[in-house]
Amino acid sequence: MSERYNIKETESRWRQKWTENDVFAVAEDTAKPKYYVMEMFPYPSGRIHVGHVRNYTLGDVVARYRKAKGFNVLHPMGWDAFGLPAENAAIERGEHPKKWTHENIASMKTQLQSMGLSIDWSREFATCDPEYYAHEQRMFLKFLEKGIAYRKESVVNWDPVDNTVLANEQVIDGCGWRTGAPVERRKLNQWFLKITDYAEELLSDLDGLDRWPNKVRIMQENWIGKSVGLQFTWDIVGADDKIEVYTTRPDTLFGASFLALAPDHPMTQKLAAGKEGFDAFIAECQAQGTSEAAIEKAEKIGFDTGYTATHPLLGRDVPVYIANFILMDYGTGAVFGVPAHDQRDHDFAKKYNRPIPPVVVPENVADFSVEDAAYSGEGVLANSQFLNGMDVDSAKAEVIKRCEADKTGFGTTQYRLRDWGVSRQRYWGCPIPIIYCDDCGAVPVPEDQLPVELPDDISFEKPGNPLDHHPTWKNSECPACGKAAKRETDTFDTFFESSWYQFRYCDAHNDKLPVDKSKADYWLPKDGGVDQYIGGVEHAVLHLLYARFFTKAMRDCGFVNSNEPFSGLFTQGMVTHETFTDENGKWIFPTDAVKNQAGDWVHVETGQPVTIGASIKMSKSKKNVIDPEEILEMYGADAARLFILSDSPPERDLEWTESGIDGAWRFVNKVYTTLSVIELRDGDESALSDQAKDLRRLTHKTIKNVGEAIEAFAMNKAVAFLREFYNGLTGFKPVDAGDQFALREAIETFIVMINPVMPHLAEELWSLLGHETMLVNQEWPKYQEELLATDTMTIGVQVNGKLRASITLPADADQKIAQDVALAEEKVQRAMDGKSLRKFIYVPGRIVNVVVG
RNA sequence: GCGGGUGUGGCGAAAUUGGUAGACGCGCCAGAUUUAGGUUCUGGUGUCCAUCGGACGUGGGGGUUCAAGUCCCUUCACCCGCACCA
Repeated sequence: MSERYNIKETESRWRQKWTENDVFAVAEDTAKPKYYVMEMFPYPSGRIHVGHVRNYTLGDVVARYRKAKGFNVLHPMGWDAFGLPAENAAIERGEHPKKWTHENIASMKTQLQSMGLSIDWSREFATCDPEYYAHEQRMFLKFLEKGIAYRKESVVNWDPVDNTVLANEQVIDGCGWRTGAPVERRKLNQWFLKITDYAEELLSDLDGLDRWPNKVRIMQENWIGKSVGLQFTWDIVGADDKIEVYTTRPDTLFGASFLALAPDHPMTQKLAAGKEGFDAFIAECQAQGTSEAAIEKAEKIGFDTGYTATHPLLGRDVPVYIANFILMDYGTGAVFGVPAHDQRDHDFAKKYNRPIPPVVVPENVADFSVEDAAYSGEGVLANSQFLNGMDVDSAKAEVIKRCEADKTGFGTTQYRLRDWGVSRQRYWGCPIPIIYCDDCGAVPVPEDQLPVELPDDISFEKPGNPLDHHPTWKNSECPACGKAAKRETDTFDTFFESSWYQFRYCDAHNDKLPVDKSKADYWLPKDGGVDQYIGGVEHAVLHLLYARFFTKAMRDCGFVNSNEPFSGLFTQGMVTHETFTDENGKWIFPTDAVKNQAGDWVHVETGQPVTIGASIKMSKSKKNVIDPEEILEMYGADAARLFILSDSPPERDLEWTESGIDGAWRFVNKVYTTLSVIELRDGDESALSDQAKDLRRLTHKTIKNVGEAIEAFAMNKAVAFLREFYNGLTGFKPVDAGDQFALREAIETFIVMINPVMPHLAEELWSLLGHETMLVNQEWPKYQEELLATDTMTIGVQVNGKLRASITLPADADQKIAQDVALAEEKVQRAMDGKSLRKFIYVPGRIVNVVVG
């Protein structure tokens, strides 16, 4: 009589053994190939969510699999511990951000550990600890020395109620997300990192990231936004002024119909100030919303300055406008309008009655016209003097060449990428190690005074940055001249912390350096970063681009040798759940909806009908959330892991369902009750029956399939292969010693292979089989190629491409044998219907096609 | 608007990259054992007609091929990212 599987007792017992034996601790070991698996570290919000469970389960499968394959696996975990929620908790509940954060870390760590993850916890750190951020301050000062960091005045979103800068994402329809107050655009001195210096390298190195999702590489490519074109100078007629214009279409020069400047272009005031209607025009530009909808609908408006401009090659004048659709922070903030070949210019020209001369004409198009819409395709130059007859590319080159020859312009490259502003007017972040002196300016904090630690005694009673209000903290003296001076009270953007943490895991407790170079070289060698990084696609641009830049900046400052942080990246899909609404249309928790006896969904308390809605991303506001802690408590870690890996491919969305987790739980129990009672006798490999050979074939085929599936990140397929294997081996009825041999091999192989998915169950079964060693240290099985082959094979027979029968052939059957067997088949004869054989196609192991006619 | 992706049973999905479509699971149906059961076990389950058997079937239409979920052309629907970037 088999005992019921005691999940809770068994799982916690094995976790304890792993911890006692320190099985996941690693050190550099040049005798083994290394493998570095890491998931995006969590923000310590207090509780893990199902997305975390998916993320860390995926990473754990990879880590445990690679360990079994003989790699020296580094699988660390830490805490992305700076950020706004801690300050909000301080404001709302009066809790100190430090205390709040550390308490959250403690409870989340317990939750994560109950998942049975193979993590080397000795490398854990929290980015809010001075032991971590001290190194950021040192690196920042080095960046400053190298010219990678600099300070400049820039325009920021300023919330006048909270007295703080807002990120673009925190501005909703022009108002602060918390206060609802209209956001002001204010100029502030801010620290920047020169990511633009790395634009070309960040772009070209994307090619080497062949184990990244294409989608992410394309998103980064677009974000960097490289374009090649011409920057050239136009003269303002009747004024002693010039305007620099950038274009990617120098070929369309002769289609120029106007020049337009951004409203905030430096020349704008000079050319238009005081003219009638100008102030009203500027006011209208500013009144325009910045929301998506507003931009989409925004009409193109312009203000005619009354001036004209000319370029020597063009040989005629065009009017100069100020236009609302010109952006100051791209290119030079000025464009020449070619209505025939740019839709925006076309709209503008229509409104202000400017001519629309076509200069690029497609070949072999009869009724070509640019009256209704701009044409941006290929073609041949026309109405363009010396360019006539050229193709677009030649014309571009020719115009650039002539501008360079007469020194009115030059070919140049532009990027959309902007420098990274890292200053935040916040308390809960890494202090920027700078002292401002009236005489000496911004002076770096000297090495022996680092780290600049956050003060603990702060107050959130006043709005704004508590560091600013602190009575003493910011008072300091100038390191250069000794005069009284003020500290920088801004802190770093929290993306700073996550930009280099992969290095810190390699040497988490080094108090001298961010990371020891030799350790970094072992885990993150020059031409290979983290072997497998896993996280949500929402970080495709920001975090993943910052981390790439930071790695290169650290390299150039001599901290490390790496070029790229992550050589393999996997972006997982979201976890979704059905939504429920009551009869008033209000969201209700899934646990409040039950089926009544009639089979209809009703509210558990009121009995009123509830409506089931689409399965969408779990969110607190929609109440369609599942608490992982409850799941782990009720079903155990193995069932949760199994369910999350089953069915949905990891890159796609996963729908969380009750029946799904139930099914996984049943499988865990079934495997235990079945395998824990199987009695294995002595086996004998020398005499194998047909069924023993078949079982061995299944065993070895599964080793191959599961390994390939895990390496391809197809965890759903790996699970399917394991279940298929289980079905096969439990249906096996051993008769002789040969069968016993095959069965033992199958069962032991099965247990080793379920370890990455269900590690607790695997350990338990392994020890029940009498093994003294822990399964976690067990080697992954190797399959024998020769065992995969069969003596005979069954293949389909088509007649004229339609499947009519299937035949069994010897594995080495040649075409003649195949033809004889196929044509002898009655169904085949019937389908041939007396017609004569025209062609016989035999693809060994695959198919036979009889072509008649 | 630009860029990227996805369409396969009632549902989540497989398909060795051109070779027997639907592996594996969920759900459902039937039976057995327990009946305290939302347990466990066995069998079935693409659709339609049917007696053997047959017809149809991978969003729609067309094509290439002995052979198409897979390649080509065309079209529709949905999802994601960026967005007045010159």
